Amino acid sequence: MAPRSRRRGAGPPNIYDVAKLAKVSTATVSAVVNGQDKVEAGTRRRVQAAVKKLHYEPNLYASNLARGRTKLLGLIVSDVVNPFFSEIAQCIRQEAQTRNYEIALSSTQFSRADLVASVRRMIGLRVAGVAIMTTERSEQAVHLLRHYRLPAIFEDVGTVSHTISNVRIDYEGGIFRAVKYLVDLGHRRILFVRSYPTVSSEGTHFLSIRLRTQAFERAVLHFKPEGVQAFKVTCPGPGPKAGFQAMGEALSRYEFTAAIAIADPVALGALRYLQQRGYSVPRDISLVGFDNSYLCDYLTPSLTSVNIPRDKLGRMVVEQLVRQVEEQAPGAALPLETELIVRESATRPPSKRLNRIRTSGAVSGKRKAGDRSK
Amino acid sequence: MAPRSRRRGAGPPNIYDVAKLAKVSTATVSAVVNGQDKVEAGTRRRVQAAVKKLHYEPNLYASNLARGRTKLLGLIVSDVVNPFFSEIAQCIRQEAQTRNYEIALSSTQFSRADLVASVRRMIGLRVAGVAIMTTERSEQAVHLLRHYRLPAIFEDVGTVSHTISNVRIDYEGGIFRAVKYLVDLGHRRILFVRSYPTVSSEGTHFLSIRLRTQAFERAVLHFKPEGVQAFKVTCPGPGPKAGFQAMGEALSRYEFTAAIAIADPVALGALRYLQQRGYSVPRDISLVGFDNSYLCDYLTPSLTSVNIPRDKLGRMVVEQLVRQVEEQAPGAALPLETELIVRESATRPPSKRLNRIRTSGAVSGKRKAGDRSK
DNA sequence: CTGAAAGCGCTAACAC
DNA sequence: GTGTTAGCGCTTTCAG
Repeated sequence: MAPRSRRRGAGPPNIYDVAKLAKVSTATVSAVVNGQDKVEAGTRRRVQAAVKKLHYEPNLYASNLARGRTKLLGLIVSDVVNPFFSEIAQCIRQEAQTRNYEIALSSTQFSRADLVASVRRMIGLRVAGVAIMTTERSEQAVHLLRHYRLPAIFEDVGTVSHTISNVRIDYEGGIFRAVKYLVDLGHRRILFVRSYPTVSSEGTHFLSIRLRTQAFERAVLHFKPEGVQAFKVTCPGPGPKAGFQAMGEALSRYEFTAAIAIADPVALGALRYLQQRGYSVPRDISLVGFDNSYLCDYLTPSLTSVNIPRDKLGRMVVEQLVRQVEEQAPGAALPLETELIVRESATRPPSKRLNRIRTSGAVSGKRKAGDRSK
Repeated sequence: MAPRSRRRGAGPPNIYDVAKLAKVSTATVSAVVNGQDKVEAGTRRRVQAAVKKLHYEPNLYASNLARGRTKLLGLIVSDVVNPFFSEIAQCIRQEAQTRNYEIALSSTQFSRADLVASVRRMIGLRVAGVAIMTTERSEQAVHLLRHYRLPAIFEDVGTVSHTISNVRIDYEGGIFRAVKYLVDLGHRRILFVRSYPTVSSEGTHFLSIRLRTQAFERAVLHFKPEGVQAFKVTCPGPGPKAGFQAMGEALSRYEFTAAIAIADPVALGALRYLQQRGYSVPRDISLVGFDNSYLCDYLTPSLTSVNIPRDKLGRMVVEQLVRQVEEQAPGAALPLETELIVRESATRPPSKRLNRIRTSGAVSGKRKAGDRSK
């Protein structure tokens, strides 16, 4: 069969066009394009000239198909708009880049069905490995991964196997330190603001939420001797809106002097509710967030929050994944510590009863700027 | 040549494996997998069973290569972590999904080199069309697109051609309304807080920034008869940090009663600076943002901001791109209106001279805020 | 309705 | 060094 050349008059130029123009074989073009050094300088220059002249861009599908393997890592997160996830994605991408891997990103909107679909897509993409940093989880997804023996790494899922790792974020320690910090300041009535990303499913499948909640409960138990009491509210939605509503509900039901939010966006909403109702944070109520997102520094008051070191997480995830891919390293459990970042939003509790403050709280007009309360 | 079957013992199952198991040809498998209806129910069931049994996932590279065209739209933004861009990406993705297109997302970190690289990648991916929603721009990228006759749509770039569209966001109107709003409230000394995403390049290539700045200048000119004076500060960086610094600089240099920030994250930083220094917003200084990001509602005071309707933008972009792809529609200029969303952060200027307020400003307790400077 | 087979554009042995 | 060529896994006419 004569070396096909094509040029049906349309379509982007292919490797044959370049080869013909440079008067070399496609193998040589391929070698040049892929930066191999076994090509003579003169030949190389000719090829490069042809590439430039034709504006040749290799067809990635053909290339990946022929290669039979990819330098691609899949990354699945719950919501790219959420800063927590987008910051993680950013860190992982960066780390992958230094190791010469590309990242295929997929977002699930907290849906388990989307998680499975995303895993499918990653398999279709023949990724070398996949990191699943989602709040929701799915047995089916794990099953698929296992069947394909695809190196994978989860956030918070308990199962470590030969091909599956997971990073264990120390929620327990972080929450404990937050509670301890509040208790040490003198707080005894502490609220936990929890929120599920979706209305359905009762949150059973949102492991990190369950873990954080349990951690809170355990911490409270630990401080029971000092007379600590705990309250909890839950609202659907992952963001500020949920936090806003949740705080509204909490104020109408409980009396507390401090609150811990399960995530910073939730804290943001809670803070807004408090300030809008005329409460001063932290004077009337102390507030602690979780995740230490970039927002914390720029709120007033700046938000005390539990930090999850994203850069370290990114490094760990990519490193471990690459080890699994390239050295057939078995799955492992990777601990990741957390720490409390103290800012302005928590202080000692007010001496007066909260109730008093609440009922006489919302004084000043809501008009413009509902603060300056009390 | 005998129909190859493979099974070298490893690797994911391919279409031959499925065909063999289902005792049909690969053509039939392909038809079933792609949801074509010209397959008999019984055959189909057999195929589906085989697919399930083998956990068959089609190799997307092979499929795209064979197909010769993709249902893929490229989307290039400047920074996925920035809510403005991630919200746009979200809207575009959603819209694309309803039209049965996938989105390949790429982020440039405001770098022109990365922009060109991203366009290259999109071409390598053989996307059907590409939307370039970046702050920076690059002639070289435009050149490539034009050479490939690749349907494209830019944000804010002036050149409309046969294959290239652009959406024209009405910065002019938005800024004008913001300025007018402040002027009507009684402000006469207005600051514009601008920030470039990178230190280099003097911002020449950040069109939307230039457009917004020019719009501000023109609005001020329009209100010159009423005695309006304008000031400008610029800081490097796209986010709150830049806004924070910029406001610091502005306060040390100018006297003003209101400020317009070029983007909400910048406004956030500026707001924080003001509040940390003891200024009350809007009592002492009014502040207006730009983009109307989700944050605006949750800040205290909530932030008055110019809205760019993201959902509409997403719809327009995808619709136009699909028209260019499927009907060879020529490029077009798509106008997108903006509107001022009034919230709490702007009000009438204080009657006293600003200077006086500043020096005696930090009254209320800052307790554990390490500021109170000046 | 189903099967056979010719590519899609590129890579990687293997020869020269 | 460079060229030849057999696939990579799938889609898609075209026969039957």
